[in-house]
Amino acid sequence: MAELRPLFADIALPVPLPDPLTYEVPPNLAPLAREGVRARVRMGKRKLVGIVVRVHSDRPEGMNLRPIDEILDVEPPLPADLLELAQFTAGYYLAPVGEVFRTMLPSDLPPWGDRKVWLTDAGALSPPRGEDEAKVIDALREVGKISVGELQLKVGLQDLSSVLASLSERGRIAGEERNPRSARYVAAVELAPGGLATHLAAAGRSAQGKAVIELLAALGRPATTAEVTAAVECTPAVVRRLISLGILRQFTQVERLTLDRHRLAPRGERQADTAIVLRPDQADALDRLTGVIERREFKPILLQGMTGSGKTEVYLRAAEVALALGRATILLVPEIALVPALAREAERRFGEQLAILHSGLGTGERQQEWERIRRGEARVVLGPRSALFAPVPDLALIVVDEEQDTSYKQEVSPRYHARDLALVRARSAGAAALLVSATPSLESIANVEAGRYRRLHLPARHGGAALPDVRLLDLRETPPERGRFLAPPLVEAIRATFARGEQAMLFLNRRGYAPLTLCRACGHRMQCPNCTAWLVEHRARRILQCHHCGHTIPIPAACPECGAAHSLTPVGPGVERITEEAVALFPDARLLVMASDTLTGPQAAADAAHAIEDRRVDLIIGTQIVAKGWHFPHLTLVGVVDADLGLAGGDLRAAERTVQLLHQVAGRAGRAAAPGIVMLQTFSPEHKVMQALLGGDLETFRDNEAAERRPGHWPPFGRLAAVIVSADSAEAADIAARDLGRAAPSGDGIVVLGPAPAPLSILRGRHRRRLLLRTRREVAVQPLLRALLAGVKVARGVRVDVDVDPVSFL
DNA sequence: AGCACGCCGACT
DNA sequence: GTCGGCGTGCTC
Repeated sequence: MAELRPLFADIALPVPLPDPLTYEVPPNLAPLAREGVRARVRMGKRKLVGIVVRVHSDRPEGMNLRPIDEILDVEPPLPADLLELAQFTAGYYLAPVGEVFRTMLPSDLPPWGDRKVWLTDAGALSPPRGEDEAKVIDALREVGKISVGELQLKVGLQDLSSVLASLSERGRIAGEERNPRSARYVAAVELAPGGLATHLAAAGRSAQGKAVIELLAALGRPATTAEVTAAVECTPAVVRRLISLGILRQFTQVERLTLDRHRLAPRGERQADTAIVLRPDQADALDRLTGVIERREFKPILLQGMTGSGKTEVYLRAAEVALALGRATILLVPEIALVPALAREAERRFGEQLAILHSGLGTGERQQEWERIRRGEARVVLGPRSALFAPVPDLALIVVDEEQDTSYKQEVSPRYHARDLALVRARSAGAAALLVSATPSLESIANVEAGRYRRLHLPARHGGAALPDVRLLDLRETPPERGRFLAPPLVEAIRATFARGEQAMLFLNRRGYAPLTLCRACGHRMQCPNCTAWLVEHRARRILQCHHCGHTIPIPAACPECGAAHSLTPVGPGVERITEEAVALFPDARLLVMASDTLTGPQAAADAAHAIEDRRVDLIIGTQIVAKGWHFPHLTLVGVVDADLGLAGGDLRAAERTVQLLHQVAGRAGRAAAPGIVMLQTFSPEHKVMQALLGGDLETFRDNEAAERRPGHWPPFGRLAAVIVSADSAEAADIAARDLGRAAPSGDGIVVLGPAPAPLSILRGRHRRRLLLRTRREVAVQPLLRALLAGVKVARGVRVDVDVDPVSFL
């Protein structure tokens, strides 16, 4: 029975406060106070809706607590594993819980309505089933309309929501949501009081009318007009006539009153794919996955196999297995641009059960998809990292495709890593976690070796196609012509490829025309006024632009420093400049540029992919985006314009990332019968990265990388956390950074690096300093960071950001 | 993030 | 005199 001790609730509110606020739970609301329910509270002068994250009885000291005004749910609207994930995320990444919820939810709270229910006058046909229903009906008769929360208080039932669901299903009660945005009204019809024989007689000679009456009598519940006309195969006119004859009555009900977790959506065309026969290794991988799903076993699996080895087929089949069990799958891809490629295939298999979440959706659409997911209607969710937070009710499987991709790390608060959180969610949901990659991260390999993950290999390449033949082009030996960037052997290879009627691709991970604009007269470099960065020329748009803050100026006619006219020269290539060169070299070739600024939105990406597949393109010129997940069956030559590019700057993972990226790019070539050639232009062919790519021995490369990182406890053998200080002035940044540095933790297994100016020492006009905390794996960094932040008071206008498990070191 | 308070300048 | 600029500080 009810506890007599005072009760408090910590509530996450949609404000950027670091912690939830504590409210008092009035005794009458105590039975409803559960983790995960929404609560209406006052904060300052505002009224807000928040989510209860903890219920307890330890009164915070020296604090005048305010009471919760109302609790809006009987059952938490978010699945339990997601609530747990929100709290974990906030704690692990030191982000405000409210902010985490904001990231998770499709819009500000409350995105779903505050339900009120009442009795319909249609109830006479369906007597209450059992005491609980009778209790609810009596209560409703007494009060008329009432919120679900208040109703719970009145009737005090353990399982109110299932009672409501059953009554709603039979049309005894109706409901509406106070928030019109998510209200879902459905026009329904039911038989008027009176015997079946009377109705049939009243229907006259209408055979279809009689069929409708018989259907509704058999159903024993109201139905929508659409449902009726579909079942009887008649037009709405038949239903309308029955209404006008008084045989049917029409009323409005809310489509679904409560979360209905077990309803399968039978709509939509689904075709299970039995045409493709799995190879033995694929079948084995699928078997093991199926076992893990069925046993609800938490054991992350790394699915490793080279490009074209059929990894996608395995995980799509695994999602089918989950679906057959009535359970859900989340498929994560690193980039929105990759969604359409997979969506086409996923739609074919999962039909209406597929939901796609991406930032291109409007707020309305987004909210609708989200609702569909929450109600268990869409059980396969596809999207980028934020799709990890899809509110699926019974999660069976999370797939993280291209798990090594750094796009899974969010670079603004909450700075979470979707791959890492996928494991956390899988554990609390009892779901299988599947990390998929041709070039796994060192982190995942280390986890396999430590026995934390299981590894499944797909050694074969589909259709037996050979791996591409990788060649290094030493730019010192065979330099391009002056002012050009493609070395003669590469140009020749492209010609030869065209001559065979095949496609070629040039890869350069740099947008725009030229990364630097230099004055030949005085040596002045065009720099961003807000950032420590050069302005990148975008010739087609006649601008210079900063890729960090977006600052844009027209290309000046004269040097702004010395005033010399026509002295500004572009230095270095971007894809635009490579395109110019390609047009000059291959005037008859049909070119397609793929970069994040030419492929705006998933539709453009899909169109581009089609054009390539249909051989309407001869030469693809692209940035990063071409490396990922595409299927280009006629592509046989890949030229990497600047293989050394990613190695400059040299952070911890520069070599690893470059190998992964270039290996991926290489994997685009030669998927079908024709073998592929990959040419890497480099100034340092002896570099370990080039040698690894040349020999194709990534395993040895990874072993060497690991050997370098292990002794110093660098990730994955230790932990990193970055503390980033930013301020309006260099002085303020220096002072704060120095104070933080002095207060930084010390101890066994803890190393503090810095403070030092960040590589991007000025960003958007703010001066930045970085501290790096490196600890042994067994050290929990969060308490250290919390203590550090609490111990140092920084001046106004100074921001301190924390990045746990940083991926970017800028 | 709101939203107030507060302390200064330009108006009826 | 007061209307309103946005700097500063707090919200259980």
